[in-house]
Amino acid sequence: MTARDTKTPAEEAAGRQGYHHGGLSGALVEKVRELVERDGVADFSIAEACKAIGVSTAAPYKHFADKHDILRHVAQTGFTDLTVAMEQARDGERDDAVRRIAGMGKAYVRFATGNPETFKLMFGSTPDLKKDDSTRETGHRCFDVLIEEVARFIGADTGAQESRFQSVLLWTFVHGVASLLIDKDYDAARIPIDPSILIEEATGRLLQDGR
Amino acid sequence: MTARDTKTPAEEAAGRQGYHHGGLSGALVEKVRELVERDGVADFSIAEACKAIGVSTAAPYKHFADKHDILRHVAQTGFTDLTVAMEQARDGERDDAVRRIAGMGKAYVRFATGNPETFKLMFGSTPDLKKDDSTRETGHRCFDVLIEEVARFIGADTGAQESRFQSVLLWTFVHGVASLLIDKDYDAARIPIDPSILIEEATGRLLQDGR
DNA sequence: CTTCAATGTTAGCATTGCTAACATATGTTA
DNA sequence: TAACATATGTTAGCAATGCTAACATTGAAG
Repeated sequence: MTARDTKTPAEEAAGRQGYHHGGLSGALVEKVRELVERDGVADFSIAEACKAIGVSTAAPYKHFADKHDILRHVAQTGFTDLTVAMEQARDGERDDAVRRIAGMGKAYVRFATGNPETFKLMFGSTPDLKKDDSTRETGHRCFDVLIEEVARFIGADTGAQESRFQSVLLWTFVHGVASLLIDKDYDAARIPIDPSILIEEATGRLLQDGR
Repeated sequence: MTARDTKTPAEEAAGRQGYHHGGLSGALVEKVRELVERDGVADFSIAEACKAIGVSTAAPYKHFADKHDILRHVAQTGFTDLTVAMEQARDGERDDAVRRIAGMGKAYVRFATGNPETFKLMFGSTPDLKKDDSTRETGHRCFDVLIEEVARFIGADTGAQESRFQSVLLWTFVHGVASLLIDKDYDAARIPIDPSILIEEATGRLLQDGR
């Protein structure tokens, strides 16, 4: 009836005031991304995220359907971050076209190594994620940033199909670099790997036959 | 004292005769690989594997330290399978050196798409797996099959470092193809992707500057 | 002010990974 | 063959997790 003078255990832990959290859904996505990066997408628990935020473990289900649904939103934030990073790389280098494209590749890899678990989430084969139209479109826009640049490079006369094919070649390579770095698989090569050199070299070789 | 005339529930389920299973460790690795491919490495449970085999959920811990330990053995079987597949591809094509190398790449990708979850396990960043010497060496041998072939191609006069670098370029690309196919990410390109053409094209372009 | 939808809570269920304590089989040795 | 040690299985149970059901609190709209 009257104002509560006791806090729930959950509020106690978080130092929160009212019964309602307020921006729980946003705070949850943020905290989950943090925990996913710390523990890996396989080992993190939404229970821990709840404890950290200071709400009960049942609270998330008022905002998200299930665990995968939360992760989908985390992936979304990742895609927008990655797109921004690639656009910045494109706008940073304005002289040499090949270097510009290589720079975008480096930005892609830099994002991957800087946010490995989020990256895995974004490009992993979680079925929910692949089916979600919104998430898929965000991924498409990300790829388009590269496409546009490659199309500009190989010339307007060349068909759109051709520039898409070139872009796929480049993307494939850069994605390979990202994956092998994240998973620490380059050890098998037993030589020191400099991602930048790898990308520059491959960009040159893959593009040269394309125009 | 005397011979048991009743079966344990576990034996009942499996139609097994004696109290001991016999080759449990082998059967477990086999069944786990099967379940991992069916449910994904994240969602499979060793409990289900136990039920399928017909032993209690505690039995595996007489043979393996924990869940990761079982998965490590699954990854091992994957590496030997992959190595065999690549060697067969190498021995199949004996005329054109570039086509032979491309063929090994295709074998790599074919294994990946045919055993996607095992592949993820093998190249994923599970720390236990990376630390295990035995598993690491199996991975090295796998890469060496490619190295040898590239070294043969670019000539004995060229340094070993150089041929390793070339191999890394090729491996990176092929691994990118495998990853993007497995995770169904090529949709973002919105053109039909033929992995074979992708690999042939990239092998040619990546190798041509190398000799 | 009342009502009601939104957003929290507690309680509890099924599953899972793993451990502890105990049971049974196997094979070596006296 | 008898006895023992070891390997390999079992049952019981703990703690954590994802999720649901039923209930409580709040803020906003009528």
